[in-house]
Parts: sequence; structure tokens; C-alpha cells
Amino acid sequence: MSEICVRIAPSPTGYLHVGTARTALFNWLFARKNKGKFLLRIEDTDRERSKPEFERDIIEGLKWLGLDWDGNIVYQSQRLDLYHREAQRLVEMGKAYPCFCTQEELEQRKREMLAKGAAPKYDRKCRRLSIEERERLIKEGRPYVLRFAMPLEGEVVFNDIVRGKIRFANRELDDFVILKSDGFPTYNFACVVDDHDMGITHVIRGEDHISNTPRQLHLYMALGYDLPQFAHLPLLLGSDRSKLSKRHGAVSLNEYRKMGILPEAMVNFLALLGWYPRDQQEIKSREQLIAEFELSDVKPSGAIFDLEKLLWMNGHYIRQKQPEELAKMLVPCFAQKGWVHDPPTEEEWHYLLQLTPLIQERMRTLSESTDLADFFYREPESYDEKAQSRLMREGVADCLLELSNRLETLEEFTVEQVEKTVRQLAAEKGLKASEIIHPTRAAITGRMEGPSLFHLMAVLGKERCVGRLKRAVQFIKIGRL
RNA sequence: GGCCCCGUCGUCUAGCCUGGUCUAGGACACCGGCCUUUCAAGCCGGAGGUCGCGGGUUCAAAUCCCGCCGGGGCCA
Repeated sequence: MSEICVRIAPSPTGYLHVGTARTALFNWLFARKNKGKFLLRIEDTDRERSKPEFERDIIEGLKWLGLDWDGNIVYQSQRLDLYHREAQRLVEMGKAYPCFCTQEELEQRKREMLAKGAAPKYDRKCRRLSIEERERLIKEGRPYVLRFAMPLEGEVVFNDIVRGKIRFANRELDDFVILKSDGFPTYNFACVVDDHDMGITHVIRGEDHISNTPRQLHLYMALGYDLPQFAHLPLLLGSDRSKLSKRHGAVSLNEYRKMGILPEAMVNFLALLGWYPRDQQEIKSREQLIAEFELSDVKPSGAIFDLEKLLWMNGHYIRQKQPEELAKMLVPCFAQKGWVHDPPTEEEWHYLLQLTPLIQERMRTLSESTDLADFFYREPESYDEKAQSRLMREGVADCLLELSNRLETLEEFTVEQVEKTVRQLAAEKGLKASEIIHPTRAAITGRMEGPSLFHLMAVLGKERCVGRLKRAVQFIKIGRL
């Protein structure tokens, strides 16, 4: 068997959709697993809606996911000659014909058919035109499209790798347009010509293309091309089980990137939408996915995109990072807040590196880091409700004042020293350590949850800690900041 | 409306081809416990599925067959 070759063929009429990304991933996994080729084709024949910025977004998104493609990018808009040549061949073989019906005529007849309760298909009027008639109309300069002459009887069957045999009766199919009057090919035609030209052996795409397949199959046969294998992936669904779209929330890959989803988490998560590893271990590296992926194991039913699970998985990958690597990824987030420069100064970097491990295991996305690290960069503007009530308890002010005084005398403001100081004070006062720890946390961070107190204090340093403690004491006394 | 696809815990799914080991397994989410200065993480445990419904085949069906229902996609 010849080398396996697959492709992803997005059209630059919108930002890269996670569903497209998933399709790209499955194609890529299949290609890499089988040592085949993964090609990228930009279907930019919709001149109105195609935009360079969308193309850029698609390319960047694929790169971000690490789905590297082989060879050069193929642009449909640059291959019009090829489509014309192949369309001409069909015309010469009598398998395609010009159609002069105008948009209005078609609409009109469609309405009539609909009114009669018939399926709104093209009535093949121009297919019955004589050769002389055709030439006359062409000479007149009447605009026309090229339509495919669909066999009137029989059926077309194909064996889908994911779903098994799928069959369509030819009489359900109409004489669809292959070349528009502006000379641009339609989706089905360009797709078939390109897939053949590019040597595509396996067409792996979304389930929404199943109904295009019989038309394409006829094109393959009419043009004398070898048939590729087809695999139709289940659709990505929103929470209401309809096709994932904007009204379900974020659908463009870029939004997830901005949210602080890691590409490895996205890849891992997407791989599990429709496919499942045999050993049931869900966390898989890129390499493992390649090694274990089986197209024939893909499930046919639609899969709901569950953000909660993505967030969990992303948290897992964040925790796996080396703190230094994570810290680098936090720079843009923190820079946006004005907390560090990008790139950071040596001092900023040192500080960031110290605090990173403290927030690392609490983050599910990179963008959550700013909320978690807030108190490392700003004095609490206020104390949240729980923190406030913890500060207002009997004796807290004295306690915090005493603590701040003792901390001030420390020569080394280390985790050990701070902890020792706190515990010692508690012991002397006959209190449990937690009775000092909690209000201290409230005073320093403004809230009741967060990283280990002694660690975060050591990172903040003596001055900030002492200052915040004294400020809290003031607050307790006068009731405001 | 026509054609096509799909249907196992709320969600992702294993099992279905090759019927029994399935009193249906794993993961997310949820609940509880442990750990701990809190939160999170981690570990342990729990709840959650009449396998869409109905019939049939069989000693035995999530698994095979038939019918139905529900959902979705495409065409406009």
C-alpha cells in the first residue's frame, strides 16, 4: 500500500474552531502513527468571507498545538487552472454540463417544488439542452455554471472507517454545481480534485460531511480517480447536544489559549473526544497518543465539550511544570497587570520564581494566576468577609502587633524563622498556633485561603509583612483602611 | 419535509464484532474521610446507570435480530 497521506482543509472564514482543531489532531495523530504525511490546505475559494486574519489564526493555532504539517500549504485560490482543466474533462466526457438557469429562476422553481411537497432539487432543465442550444447560449455570452450529471439510478456505498457501510440512493442526489459562474469551484468539486492531486489516501473529517460524501464519490469515479478511505468523526457538541457553536461559549482555539490553557492539555483533552485509549489511562503525552491512536477505535456518537474536564486536565499539566518554566509562562499575565516588565528585571524574575511554586498547585489556567498571586503584588485593598470577621475577634489586634514587633527583630526572614516566631508567640500566650496563623493570614493576604502562610511570608519579606500587620491592627482599631 | 448518522452514570467513555468472568469498569464533576495553619493538590472511600423503549432468539443479552422512540447532522 502506498504511503498514507491525510490533510486538514480549513477555510479562512472564521477563527480556528476547536472542532476543526480536533479534526486536525486526529488527522495528525493518524499520519504520525502510520509514518504518513499530514498536509494543510487552505480552502479560500469563498472570496467574500475569506480573510487573511482568519488564515493567520488557523496557522498559529495549529502551530500552537504542535500539529506540524508536511510540505507547503496548498491554497485553493491558486489552483483555479487545475479545477478548470478537470471540469473541462468532465464536460468532454459528458459528465458535466453548463447550466444557464438564473438565480431567480431557480428560486422560483424551488418554491414551486416545495409547494408541491417535493424535495427542492435542481430539475435538470439544462441537462436536456441540445449541443447547438448550449453553444448558442455560450456564444451569446450568457453566464453559466457547470453542473455534474448525476446518474439517475443506482446507489453509492462506501465503507466508513468509523461507522461501517453507509449507502445513498443516487436518485436522492441532484446535479450539483461544480463550477460557479465566476469560475470558482464549489466546495465538493475543489475538495475532490485537490484530495486526488495531493495524494490523499484517507479523508478524516467531521460527521457533518457525511452527506457530501456520495456527491464526492461520484466525482472521484467520473474523473477516474482512485477512491480514498473515509472516516467521519463524531461532532463536538455543546451542553444541549447540538453542534458546538458560539452560543455554547468559547469555540475558537485562541480563546482557550488566552484563557491560559496549555497546548499539551488541549491536545490530550481533544484526543479523548471520540477516541479512548485501550488502557483507559486518560493522561497521555503527545508521543503516547501517537503510539496508541487507532482510527478504527473512534466512537461514532457525538461528544460534548466539557470545560470542567479540560480545566482539570490543564491543572494537571500546570502542576507538572518545572517552576521556572511555569514562571516564564506567567510573565505575560503579570506584565498585563503591571506587576512585572516583559521581560522582567532580574529582581522581578527572582521574586516571580519564588512565588510560582506557591500558586502552582492551585491554578487550573494561567489566567487564574493573577487572582491567586494578587497579594504578592498589592497590599490588600480590603479584607474579605471571612478575613474581616477573623480579624475582629477578641485579642487579635494585640496579638498581631506583638507578632509584627517580633518579626521586625528577625535577622533572617526565612520560612523557618517566621514559623518559629509565630509558634513561639502562640505558646507563650497559651494559644494554638492556628489562632495566630489565621488572623495573620487575614492581615497579610486579605483572605482566608491561599498558600502556606510561612512560605508566602518568607517570599513577601519582612517589610511587607510587618507593614501589613500594622495596617491590619489599625484597621481593627478604627474599623477601616 | 427528504436523506443520513447516533443512543452505556450529569459529562468523556470501557465493554458490544468473538453472548456468560458485567451484582456494567475507569476519568471529570459531586459528597465524605485522611493529611494540613486555610484553600488547593494528593491519598482513601461514597453516591450516581432498569446499558433509549418494546418485542424476539437463547439455559443466558449492554452484547445477536426486528420494530419503535428520542437526539443530532446535511440539503435548503
